[in-house]
Amino acid sequence: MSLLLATWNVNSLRARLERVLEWIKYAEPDILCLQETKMSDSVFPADVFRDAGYKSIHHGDGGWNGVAILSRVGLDDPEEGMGEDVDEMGCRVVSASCSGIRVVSVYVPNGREVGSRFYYEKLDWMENLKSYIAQHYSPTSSLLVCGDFNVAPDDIDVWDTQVFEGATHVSKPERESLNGLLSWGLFDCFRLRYPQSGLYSWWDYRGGAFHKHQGMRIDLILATKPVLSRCSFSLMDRNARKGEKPSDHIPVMVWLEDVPMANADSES
DNA sequence: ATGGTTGCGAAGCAA
Repeated sequence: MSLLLATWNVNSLRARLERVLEWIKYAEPDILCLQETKMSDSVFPADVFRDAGYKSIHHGDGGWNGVAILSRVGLDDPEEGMGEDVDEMGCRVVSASCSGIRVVSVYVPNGREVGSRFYYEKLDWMENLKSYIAQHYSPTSSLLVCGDFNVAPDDIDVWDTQVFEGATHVSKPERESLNGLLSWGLFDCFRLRYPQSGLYSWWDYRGGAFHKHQGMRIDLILATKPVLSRCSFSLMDRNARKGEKPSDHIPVMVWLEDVPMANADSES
């Protein structure tokens, strides 16, 4: 039995609940990380997800963020935030152990404009995430850090680099911060299987950006080597961006086999 | 043409 994990910024779970339930029904993920639920814990529809077969942990205060993990393969040792001494800037991190894998669902701050207070807070936040991961986990453990990173790792993750000249999501410091996380021992599961450009996880609602293929790949599933070696397939589900009331992000998915793949050593 | 879209919440801000 392989495991299917997905991560999805739903841009308000209240507005998106029907789409999320529909997606769960046809995609049948074993583990689903959510970001931007925009709700407080008290109204999180844990009972609805329970009826669909999922345990859940939600971390939200009703503000603009809010993160969750759903799992039908166990959900143990939940933890909210990055420890008491770290300012989360809302509710942006939640973790749990699912079927032997530690899963961290993250929503990195947007940063707004390069040079703004929010931009520097974003960079600080990313450094805090790196410290949190490094202090709590090992590159040799089974760990997945997934969510909306609000950083396009490379130029091929952006539809037009000219348009984003001097903008957030592509600036050198943001990319270097993300690279710090990778060099600690995390791997971008999707990118390692698809080297081509034009594959995005987010499109602006405005101006028909989705249909013009004007997007960015900012939603990532990062895995330590032991998990990466089990990854047989990865996908970003463009169908989720179509139809009535879509989120501006789509789910990113990985399939994990029970045992390492035969060619795991060739991955890096 | 200094715009556009969505969500939240009831005007304007954040993404």
